[in-house]
Amino acid sequence: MTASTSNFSTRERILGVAEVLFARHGFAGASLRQVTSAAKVNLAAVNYHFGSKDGLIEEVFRRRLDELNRQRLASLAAALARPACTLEDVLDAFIRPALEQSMDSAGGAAFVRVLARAYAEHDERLRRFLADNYGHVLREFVIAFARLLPGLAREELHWRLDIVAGALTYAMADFGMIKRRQEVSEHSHRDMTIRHLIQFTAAGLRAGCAHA
Amino acid sequence: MTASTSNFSTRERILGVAEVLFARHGFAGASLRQVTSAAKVNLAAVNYHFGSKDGLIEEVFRRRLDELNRQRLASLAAALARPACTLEDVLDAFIRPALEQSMDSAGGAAFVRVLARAYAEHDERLRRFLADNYGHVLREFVIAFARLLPGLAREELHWRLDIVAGALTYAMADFGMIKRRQEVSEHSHRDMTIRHLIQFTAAGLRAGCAHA
DNA sequence: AAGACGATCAAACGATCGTTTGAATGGTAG
DNA sequence: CTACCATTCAAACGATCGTTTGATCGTCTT
Repeated sequence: MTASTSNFSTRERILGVAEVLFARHGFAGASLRQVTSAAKVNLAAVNYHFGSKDGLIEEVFRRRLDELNRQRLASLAAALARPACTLEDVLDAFIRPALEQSMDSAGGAAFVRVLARAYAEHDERLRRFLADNYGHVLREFVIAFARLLPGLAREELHWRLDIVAGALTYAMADFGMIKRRQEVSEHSHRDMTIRHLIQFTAAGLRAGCAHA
Repeated sequence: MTASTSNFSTRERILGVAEVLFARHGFAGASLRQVTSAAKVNLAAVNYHFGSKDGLIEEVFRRRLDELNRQRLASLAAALARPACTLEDVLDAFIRPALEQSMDSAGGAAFVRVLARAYAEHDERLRRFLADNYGHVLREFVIAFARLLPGLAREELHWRLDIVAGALTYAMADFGMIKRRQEVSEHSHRDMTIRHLIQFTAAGLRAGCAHA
C-alpha cells in the first residue's frame, strides 16, 4: 500500500503491457496469461493488484483518461480566453490531446486504439464509466461549440458533433498503423492528421451556416 | 452439399444468430456454444457447415457484403449516368446502402455493427479479406470523387475520404442503439442519419476548394 | 533477533473454450 | 427393401480461461 518502492515496477509493467495487448487483441481476446508472461510477472499479480480482469481494464482507462481530459479542458480554457476564438481553436482543443497521447510513450499509441476500440464495441458498462467520470468535459465542449455556431439548432449541433466524434475515433484507431509512410516522421504524421481533421470537421460543422 | 432443402434452416439460423452475438460481444467474446444454443442447433453444426469459427465469421461477412457492394456499385453507376451528377449523389451511393442494410431484417442492424467493429478492431486477417474481395469497389469510388473534386490533390483526397470512412463507420456502429428517440421511426431516423452524414462530409470534402 | 506485513510465487481450482468423434437419423436412389 | 449419404446428435477431447490458495521471500518495525 505504500506505493513508493516495491510495487511500482509490477503494477506499472502490467498496465503498460495490458494496454498494448488489449489494443491488439481486444479485451476478451487478450488473456491474463499473455499479459503477465509478457510483463514478466506472476499470473496472480493481476488479481492481487487490480482485483480482477475487469479491474485491470478499468485502471488502464483511468490512468490515461485523467490526463487526456485534463489537457482537453486546459486547451479549451486557453482557446476561450483568446480574444478572437475560432471554431478551429475549439476543435484543436478537442482533437489534439487525443492524438498527442500517442507520442509520449509506446503505450500511448496503444491506448488510443484501446479507447477507440472501447467506443466501437459499445460496451455498456464501459460507456457508463466514461459518462460518469468524463461526461462534464464533453458538456463544456458542447457549450463552446454552441456559442461559436449560433445559427445551428441544438439538435443539429448534436448530430454534427456525433460525426466529429466518429471521425476522431476512427482516426485514433488508425493512428500508428500501417498507413503511415516510412519517410514521414511520426510527429509530422500526427500533426498532419490533426490539421486534416480540423479542416474537414470545421467545414462540416459550418455547412449551411452563413460561415461563423 | 445439395444446398437445396435440409441444410437451409440450420445454416441460416446459425448465420443469423452469429451475426447478432458477434455484434453484441465481439468475435472472441461470443462463443460457439452461445451461438448454437441460441439458434437451437447442435454445437457441432458450426464446424460441420463452416469448418471452424473463423469460417463462420468469414461467411457472416460474405453473405452481407456481396449484397452491400452490389448496391453500392449500382447506385454509383446510376449517379454517374445522371447528366448533372453532384458530390452528394456519389456520397449517397456510398453511404446509403451501408445504413440501409439495417432495415431488411433484425440481423441487418446487427451486421452493420459487426462490420464497424471489424473495422475498429483492425484485424489484419479481416482487412486482407475485405481488401481482396471488395477493394475494387472503393477504387471506383475514389475515381468518381476525384472527378468531382478536380481541385483536390490525390493525397489530399485520400486523407479526406479516410475521414468520411471513419464517420460512416462510427455512424454504422451507433446505428440501432439507444440514441434513437422512441417517437421517431427507425426508417426516418435512418434517413436523417444519411442526410446529416452527406451534408457534413460533402462540406468537409469541399473545404478549401472553390466549391465543386 | 523476532515478528508483522506487503509482495511474489508455483500450483491448482472449476469453468468454458473450439474442435473432434462415432453413432443415430431420415430422406432418396437403385 | 436395401444401401447410401447428408445431416444431426450426445459426449468427450485437450487446451486455455479467470480466479484462488497457501507457501515463501524480502523489508521494515519493535
